[in-house]
Amino acid sequence: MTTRVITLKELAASLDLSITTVSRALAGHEQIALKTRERVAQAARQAGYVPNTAARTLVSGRSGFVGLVLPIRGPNLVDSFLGEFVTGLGEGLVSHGADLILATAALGHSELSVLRHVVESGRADGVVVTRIAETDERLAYLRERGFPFVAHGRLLDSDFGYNWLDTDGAHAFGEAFDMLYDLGHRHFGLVTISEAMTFRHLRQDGLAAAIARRGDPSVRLDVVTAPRFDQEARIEAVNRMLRGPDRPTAIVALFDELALTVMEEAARAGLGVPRDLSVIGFDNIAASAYAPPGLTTFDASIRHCAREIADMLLTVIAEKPGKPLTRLIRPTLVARASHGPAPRTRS
Amino acid sequence: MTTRVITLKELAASLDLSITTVSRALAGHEQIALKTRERVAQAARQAGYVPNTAARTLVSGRSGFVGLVLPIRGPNLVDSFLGEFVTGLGEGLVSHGADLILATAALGHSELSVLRHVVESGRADGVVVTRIAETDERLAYLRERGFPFVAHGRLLDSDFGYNWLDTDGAHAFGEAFDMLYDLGHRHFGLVTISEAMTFRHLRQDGLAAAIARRGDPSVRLDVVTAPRFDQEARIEAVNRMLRGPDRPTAIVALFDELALTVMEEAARAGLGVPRDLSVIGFDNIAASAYAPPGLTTFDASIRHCAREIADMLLTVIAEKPGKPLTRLIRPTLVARASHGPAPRTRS
DNA sequence: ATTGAAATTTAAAACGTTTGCATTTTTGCA
DNA sequence: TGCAAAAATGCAAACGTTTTAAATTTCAAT
Repeated sequence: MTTRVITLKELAASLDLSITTVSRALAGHEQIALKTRERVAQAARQAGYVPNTAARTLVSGRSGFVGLVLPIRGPNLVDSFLGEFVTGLGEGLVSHGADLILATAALGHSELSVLRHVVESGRADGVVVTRIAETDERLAYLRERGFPFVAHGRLLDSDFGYNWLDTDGAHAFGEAFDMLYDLGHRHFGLVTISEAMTFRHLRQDGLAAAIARRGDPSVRLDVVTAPRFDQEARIEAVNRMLRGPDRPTAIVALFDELALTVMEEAARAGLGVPRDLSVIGFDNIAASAYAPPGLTTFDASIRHCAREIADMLLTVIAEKPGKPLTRLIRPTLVARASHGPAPRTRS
Repeated sequence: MTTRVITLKELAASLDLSITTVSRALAGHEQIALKTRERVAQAARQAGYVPNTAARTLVSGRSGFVGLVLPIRGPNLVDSFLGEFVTGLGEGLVSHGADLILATAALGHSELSVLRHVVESGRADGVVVTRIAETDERLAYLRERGFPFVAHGRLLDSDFGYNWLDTDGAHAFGEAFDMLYDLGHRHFGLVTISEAMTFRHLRQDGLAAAIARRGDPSVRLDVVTAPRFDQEARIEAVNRMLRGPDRPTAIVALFDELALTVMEEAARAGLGVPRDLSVIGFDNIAASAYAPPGLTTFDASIRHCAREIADMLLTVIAEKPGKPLTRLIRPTLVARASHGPAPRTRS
C-alpha cells in the first residue's frame, strides 16, 4: 500500500544522469542530445514519473493554476450557471495544461479577502472574477496589484482598462423590444432586480436605447424592481405590474427566473400567455423549456463564454498584452411560445 | 504596479527575529513567548503577510487541497449537479482551511489519467470521486496507491473497504412503490438507462425488493432501457412503454430528465398525468417544478451530501481511520402533482 | 555573584524542482 | 594526432517554507 512517488533525483540516478540533464530532457531542451531525450522520456514514462507541483511552482514562480472565488450563494439557490461555467473554464484551461482552483469564502469572510489570499499565497497565476458589482473592490484590488485577471462582465464606467468578456445583454434586450414592437406591442414592462450588479443597467439601458431608436412616442415602458433573492417580494412586484389597471402587453424580465415568476403569476391571474401577455426572459435556464407554454429567451452559452475567458486569461498570463483584451458575446434568441402578437383590445 | 509579496524572511528581518521564530509564532507554538507571538501576529497582519503555498507544501507534504476530476460532459449537458456539488464541497472544505482543485480531462485522455496526475504530482491531499461505474478503475487505483479519497456512490460489491457516501436510491424507489401501491397501482413501469453506473442497479433493486416485500403476485413491473445521452432513443424507449397494448399505470424513472420525457410523451399520446398515468422521478431538478403538472420526485440534496463528503475526506486525511467511513443519505420525497390514484378501468 | 534548569530563540537542513554558469565530451578539420 | 569549436552534461544556487537539534537568554534559588 501507499506507493511512494518517484522523484527527479531517483529517476536521474536510475539513468545515471544528473538531475539537471533529466530535467532539461523532459522539458525538451534542444541542448540535450536527442538520443538522451528519448531515453529519459522512455524511462520517465515507464517509471510513471510526475513532477512535483509544489517544487516546480516554488522555483519557477508559476503554479499552472487559475483561481476562481466561488460566489457566496444562498442556501436554496439552484441553477446551472456555476456548473457550466467551471466546465467551460476547465475545457479552456486543460488544452494549455492549466487547472482550476476553487476557493470558497467562509461565513463572515468577504469574497475580497479570499481573493487576496489566493493571489498572495501564490496559488494561482491568474484569476477569473464573475458577477461584477456596480462598484467592485475586487477589480480595483487586482488592478492595483497588477495581477492577471479576466472579468466575466463589465463595470459601467472605469478609469482604467482591464480584461473582460461580457454577454451583450443590451443588444439582446434591444432585439427583444424590436421583435415585440413589430408584433404590435406598444406598452412594455420590465421586471428587474434591486441588487447592485452592472448587468441590470446594461440590459435596461439596451432596452431604453432601442425604444429611443424607434422614436415612437406611443411606446410606454413600466419598470418594477424586486430584491433578487426574496421570492415573496418578487411575486408581489410582478403582481403590481400584472394586476394594475393598465398592464403592459409585453413583459421583459431581467432573467429567466423572473420571467418564470411572471408566467406563473399571469396564469394565476387568468391571463393567457402569449394571448394576453407576451413574456421574454434571459439566460435560457433548463426550466424555461418546460414551463408552459415554453419561455422565449436568450441563450448566453455560459460554457462557451467560460472557455473563451480561460483562453483570454492564459494569454494575459503568458503574454502580458499592452492593451486590455475585451470581448462582447451576442446571445442568441431562443424563440419558444411565450411571445406573440399584441392583443387587439387593450384591457 | 505589480506589488511584490512579502516573504517570511522579510517579515522576520523587519521584526529583528529569525525566520524560525516568526514561522513558529505564526503557527502559534507554545514555546514562543506570548509577547513575541502577539508582536509577530500584529506585524504579519499589518504587512499583509500570506505564506507561500508552494513552499509550505513542498516542505510539509501537505497541499491543503482536495482534488475533483471533472466528469467529462457532453456538449449540451445542462444540469445543476456540478454547481451544487462544488458549492457543497467548498462549504465543507473552507471551515478547515482547505480548497478545491478541479482538474479536467483533455479530449482523448481518460479520467483515470487525470486522476493519476493529480495524485502523483502532489497537488492534492485527497480526492473526491463521483459517478461510480460498475467496474471502476479509479477506486482500484486509489486503493492500491493508499491515497485518501471518498466516493460519492458505491460499488455493487467489492473485495475491499473504502470511504463512501451515497444517496439511498434503493430506499427511495421502495418508498415510491409503496406509495403507488397504496394508491391502487399494480402495473408498474421503470424507465432506466443502459450506462454502466452502479446507481441504476441500486435503485432498480430497491424497487424490486419493495415489490417482493409486498408479496402480491398481481404486481407487475415492465422495464425499458435507453442510452443515457441519446434523446431520440430515450423518447423511443418511453413510447415503447406508453403506446404498448397494455401500459403501466405508474412509471418510475431512474432520474428526473427521464421522468420529464415520460410526461412530455404522455401528453403527446393524450394521456393525462396523473389521471391516466402516475410518474415519479428522482433528483428534484429545477425543471421538475415547472413541468406540468409538477413532477413528484425525490430530493437528494447534493449540496448537503457534498459538504458531508468534504468533512469525511478531511477526517480521512487527518486521522487515517482504521475502518472505512460510510454514510447513506435518505432522500426526501417531494410530492407534487404527477402521482395519484390508479385509474379505475384498465385500458 | 553563581549555577542549573527552564524558557526562548536560532542556525541549518530539507522538500523537489529549474536554471545560470562551468565543465566535460564529442566532432570536424588540419 | 592534435586542437579548437560545438555539443552535451553537470554543479550548485535558488525558490520560501517547516522542523530538528542546538544555542542562547532568563530566572529562581543558593
